[in-house]
Amino acid sequence: MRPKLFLIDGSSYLYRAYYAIRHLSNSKGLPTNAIYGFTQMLLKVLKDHHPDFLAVVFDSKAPTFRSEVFKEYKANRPAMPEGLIPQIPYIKRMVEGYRIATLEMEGYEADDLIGTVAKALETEVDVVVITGDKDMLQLVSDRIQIYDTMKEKRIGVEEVKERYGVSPEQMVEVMGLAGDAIDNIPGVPGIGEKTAIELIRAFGSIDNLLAHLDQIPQKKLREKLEHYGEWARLSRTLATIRTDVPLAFRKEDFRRKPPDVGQLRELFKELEFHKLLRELPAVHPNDLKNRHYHLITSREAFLSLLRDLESSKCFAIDIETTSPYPMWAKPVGLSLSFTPHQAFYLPLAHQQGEQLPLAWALETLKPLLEDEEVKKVGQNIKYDWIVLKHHGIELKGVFFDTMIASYLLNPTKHNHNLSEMAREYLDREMTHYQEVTGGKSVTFDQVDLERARDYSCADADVTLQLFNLLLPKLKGEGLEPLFVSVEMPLAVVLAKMEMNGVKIDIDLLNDFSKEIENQLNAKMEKIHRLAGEVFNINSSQQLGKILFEKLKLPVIKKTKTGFSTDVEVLEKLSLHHELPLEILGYRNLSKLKSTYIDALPRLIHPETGRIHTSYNQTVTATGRLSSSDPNLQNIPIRTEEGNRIRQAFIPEKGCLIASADYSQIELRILAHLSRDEVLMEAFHRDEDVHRRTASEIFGVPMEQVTPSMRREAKVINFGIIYGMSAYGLSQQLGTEPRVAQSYIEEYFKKYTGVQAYIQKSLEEARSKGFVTTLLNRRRYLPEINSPTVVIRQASERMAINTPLQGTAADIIKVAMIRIQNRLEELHLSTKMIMQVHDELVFEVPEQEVHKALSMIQKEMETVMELAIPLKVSISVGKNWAEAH
DNA sequence: GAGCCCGCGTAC
DNA sequence: GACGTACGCGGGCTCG
Repeated sequence: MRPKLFLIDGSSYLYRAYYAIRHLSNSKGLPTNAIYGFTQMLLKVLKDHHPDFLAVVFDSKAPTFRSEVFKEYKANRPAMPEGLIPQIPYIKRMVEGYRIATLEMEGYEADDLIGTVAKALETEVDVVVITGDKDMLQLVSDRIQIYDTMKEKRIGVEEVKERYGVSPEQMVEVMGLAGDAIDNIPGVPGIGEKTAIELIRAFGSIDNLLAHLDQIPQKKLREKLEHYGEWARLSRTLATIRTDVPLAFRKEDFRRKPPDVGQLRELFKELEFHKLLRELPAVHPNDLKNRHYHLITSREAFLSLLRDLESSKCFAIDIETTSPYPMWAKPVGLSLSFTPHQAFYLPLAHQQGEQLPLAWALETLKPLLEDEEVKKVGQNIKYDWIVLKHHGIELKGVFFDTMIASYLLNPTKHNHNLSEMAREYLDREMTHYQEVTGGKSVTFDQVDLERARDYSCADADVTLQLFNLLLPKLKGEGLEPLFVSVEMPLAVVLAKMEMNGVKIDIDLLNDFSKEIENQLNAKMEKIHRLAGEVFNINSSQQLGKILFEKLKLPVIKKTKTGFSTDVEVLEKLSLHHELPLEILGYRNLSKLKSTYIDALPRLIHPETGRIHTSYNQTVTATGRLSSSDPNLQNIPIRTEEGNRIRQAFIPEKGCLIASADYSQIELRILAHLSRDEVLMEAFHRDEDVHRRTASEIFGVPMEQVTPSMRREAKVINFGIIYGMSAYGLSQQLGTEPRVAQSYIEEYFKKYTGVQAYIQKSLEEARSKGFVTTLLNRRRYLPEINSPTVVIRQASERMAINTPLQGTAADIIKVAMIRIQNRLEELHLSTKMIMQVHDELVFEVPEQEVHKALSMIQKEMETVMELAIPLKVSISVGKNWAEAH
């Protein structure tokens, strides 16, 4: 038995389905009858015929070569019915969901593509062309049949001869004489199908007929043929299906693949095809039989895979390594997927089992991975980018990160890992890493090849399936521009920043550590003496017992688990006793030592001598970045000790540290979003904004604002950004809530634009259930209409703060992308090394300082055109402390 | 011993 | 209960 290739004339079936099915539409008013009919037809073909190979072929949208030969070709064909037009993209998505190959080529009709493929492959497979169009009969041969699904009959060579009395090849001759009204092929006027068949049976072809016109007895007929002979030849050309279209394809392109159930489920949900939806999980997502995961251990298999990846133009990639920290990770294996439910695992550095040599495999993969034209999809692709770059490959064509997509769709979700997403979107359970390695101390290179294949292939497979699902979702929510133009390019910028890292003066920290240790010991002794016993000062529980039970000091406030001993409490208690102040001093030093001074040196990379933090792009609710291992975004700045820690952040020899920060960015954004005239004026005049606020609410001229008035105004300005309440403000100011309330009232009297903006924001949040930033980043606030006051008010504060904080994040993210691009364009050696929300830190070669800094300042200030100017201040120094 | 929560403190 | 967004330390609890 030879394998079967089915070629479906999609364009012909669009119409047949549209006219055959009564009007149907979903609740949004989208007509769905053609989609439904098409789907049923497709399912019937799959069920009844089990094709080994399959493709759906569509007409070109552009005019075809036939119109060039004969401009009247198809001229009287009516325009596509309005109800059919919107259904076409859905039909294509549906075909894609079934993972069926589609063919379409500019300038050619479906018939020509079918003819070309059928003729080329008839030596290898039995071809069945599914169409309702009789033009196709000319293709019929011993190995090519036409099938009409509506009439359920197959047409072969015998059937053609029986019905028309001519061979399939002669069908074009008949059509040349008789013409075709539907396609507006003229033929010879006055000659219909019957006469044409008779003539071709007698003469064999148009050319032979025209050469022997003297043998035609009927005068009228002879005259017609004499007069319209060239029309017959032209008509034959138009009717002839091309079998030589320059189309690149291989038989394997059409191999039947398992359907993408997740994508189909989403599609059928939208179309409200409930019956099809119910029938869908004929292939259960957790059914192992539905998966095709392959181990690649031979060069032949690897090279063949490489060719498939190249022609796929888009694939998912996942790297298995020895460490969760990309700079410390060694590649162990790599999985790739370009078709749902199918993936390939390339073991490279497992301790056991046959595998390809790592260096050779990476070298061979390099051109593909560095090909900008081949799109790469990943889950947390920044990780893979760094691992690859660390091993000499610069991943290009970074196109889609499923983790980032999930984050943009809902940034408040706690986890955007594959397991969670597979469960939510694909109804699929994944094996956990720990189950595969069987314990923390086992690294992936110790996992046997089969287990590694199943685990890793699942990751690449699920990543690809999620990509197919999440991209339409992003588009639907209007998040695609933010994703494409900001978050995806930023992921690569962050990867570069992380790899740049920052140099640390380890000697300085070690000396500082010893110094602090001595001070801590002295303080500890004093504390134990004052307490009258030895206890663990770091334990707030033990400390609580000493302060409140033994020394009987007044309880100021309590926590869920006992006495509170935080700064506020200890400061109050210091009026009663000497001990609390000592505790505060001890805590201060102990915190610095454990969190920064002793932690930083442990993270220095042995190869680079630098610290490579991790910038997380999918953590915060507002769109900010976060930093971890170490967190470089909370290095102390206000105290003398903090300053000494920042002195340990140093540049490479011959370089300086530069810090560029946006001045008052959130208040400026408030001015932009609210268009408040007073606030805008303050920024246009480049005034001290806190001084201006003090002048407004205390009703004094700018020059009469005292330092304490300015300090209070600054607290109020911050309070506005945080969505303050009178109580919160009073706590911060140390005043009565009633006084704080009067300040707030005064503020809103002067800043009426801000007040109106806040009201508008809240109303929008209440009605839509979410708030947005300038670049359309979205945060859902499901509790904004809660009946519980506390919960509702908390949501209201988020509704006020998120657009401001989030827009600031949008702005600095775009600036980072622009600056990185410019640095590369200008071939500068300046490195972007840190981001601290409104500040960017650079390591700049001394001779580049002027050029780099003026570019950075310009890019940051002109990143977006707002209603107020953006202001950036830059300073340079021998370390991070000096650069402030 | 691993993993988690809590209280606390640092940043913007 | 009361001002937004994070990360990470040490203590101390629970679980196996």
